[in-house]
Amino acid sequence: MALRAAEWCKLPTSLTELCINTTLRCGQSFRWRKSEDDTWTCAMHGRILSLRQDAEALHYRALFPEKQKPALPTPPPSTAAAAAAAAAAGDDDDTLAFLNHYFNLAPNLGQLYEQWAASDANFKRRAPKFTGIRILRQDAWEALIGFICSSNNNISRISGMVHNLCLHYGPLIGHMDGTPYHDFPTPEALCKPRVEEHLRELGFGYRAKYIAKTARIVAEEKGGLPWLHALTNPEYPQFGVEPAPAGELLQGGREGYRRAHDELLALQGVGPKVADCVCLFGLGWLESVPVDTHVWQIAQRDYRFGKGKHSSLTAATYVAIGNLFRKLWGKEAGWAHSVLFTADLKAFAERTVAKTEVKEEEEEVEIKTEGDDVVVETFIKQEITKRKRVKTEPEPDENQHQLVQVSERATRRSKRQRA
DNA sequence: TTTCGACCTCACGA
DNA sequence: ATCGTGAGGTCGA
Repeated sequence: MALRAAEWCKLPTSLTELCINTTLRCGQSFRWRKSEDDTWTCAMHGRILSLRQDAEALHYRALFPEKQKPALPTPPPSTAAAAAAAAAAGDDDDTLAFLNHYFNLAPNLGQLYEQWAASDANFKRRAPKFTGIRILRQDAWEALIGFICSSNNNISRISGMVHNLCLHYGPLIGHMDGTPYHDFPTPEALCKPRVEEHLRELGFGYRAKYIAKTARIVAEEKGGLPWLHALTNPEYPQFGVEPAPAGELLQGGREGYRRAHDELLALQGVGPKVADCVCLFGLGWLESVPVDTHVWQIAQRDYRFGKGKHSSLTAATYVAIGNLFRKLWGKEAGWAHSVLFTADLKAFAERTVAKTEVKEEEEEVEIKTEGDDVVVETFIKQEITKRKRVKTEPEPDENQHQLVQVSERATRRSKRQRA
C-alpha cells in the first residue's frame, strides 16, 4: 500500500512539559514502539505516526494511506501533483491538532507538578527525576482491552499481546520500512467466531475469554462504542468534541466518574483497578486512582497504609487510597499518582533516589480515618534514612536490548511510631 | 463485607 | 534443574 509522503514537523516543547521517552514507556499505553534511532512509531487515527524529541521540540511525521483513486477523470498531471503536495502539506492533515489532543498538551505541567509538590512532601521528593509525564488521552476501547490484558501480567508481555491483537484483528493502515502497521481492532472484529480459542493459542491465557466476552457485551448488548464514549468526561472530551462542565469533585470523585466506573464493572475481566485505568487513560476522569500492587506498595511505604483498618488491600482500602490521593492532590489526583507509579517502575530504576547514604529531612504523612473521612497529617521526619545497596545486576532495556546497570533500591524507611 | 483459591504465561531467583 | 514467585487482577464461592 502506498503512503503519501510527509515531512517532519516541529511542535516546540520542553522536556519538563512533555517527555515522550517516559510517557510512552510508563505503562499507560502499550502500542508505541521505539526504534534504534530513538523514533517512536504507532498507527492511530488513520495514519502511521512517528515521533522524535529533543530539548527544543517534539518532531512528528504522519504517513497516510493512499486514498482510493476516484472513478473520475484524472486531472492533468500538474494539478494532481499540486493536490498531493497540498494534502501532504496539511490541508486535510489534522496531525498537529491530534497530537495536542492525544498528548494532552493544554495543561501547564510545571504548574501541576508544583501544585502537587506543595501539597505532598512525598511527591516533592520523588517527582523531580520524573518530569514531563503526561496522561495520554487514549481511545477508551483500546485502553479497556489493553488493561484487561494487564491483569497478573507485566508491561512487556502486555505490549506483545496488544501487538498481536492489532496484527491479527486490527485494520492495516500501511507499511513502513517493510513493516505492517495496524490500528487497534474494533469491538466487532473481536466478536468474530473462535476469537477466544485463537487468543489462547496466541498466549493470552485466561484473558482470551475476557476479551471475547467484553467485545461481545460492548458490541451486542451495549450497542457498540457510542455506549463507551458516552462515559467520557464532558469537560475533557474526545478529539473534535466541545468541552462541557463535569460537576464538582466529591471525596469519591465526580458523579460522572463514579457512573463510568460502575458501568465498566459490568464487563468481563474488568474489576475496580481496570475500570479506573479506563476512566483515567481513556475517559478523561483524572481523579481516578487505579490501585494496583505498585500503588498499594507505595501507599504502605509512603502513606502509612497497611496497618489496622487498612492492613490489606480490600475494597474498602482501595477506596480509601483513592480518597486520600484525591484529598491530597485534587481533581488531577490520577495524574499525580501516575508520576509516583512511574517513579517506582523497575524500568526506571536507574533514576530512583541516590544509593549513597544521605542525610535528609523527610516529611511523612500520617493517615487516620475518622468515620468515613480520611484525615491527613504531615510531619517532619528528622532521622537519617538508611539506604542499603543490595545488589547490582545487569538488566536488558526492553526497547534497546542494551545492558544497563540497574540497582534496586532496597530501603525500608524506619517505621517510626508517632509519639 | 471480607477472604480465599484458581486462573494462563513467562522470566527470574533460589 | 525444578520449583516458587510475582507481574499494574478478576471471578466465584
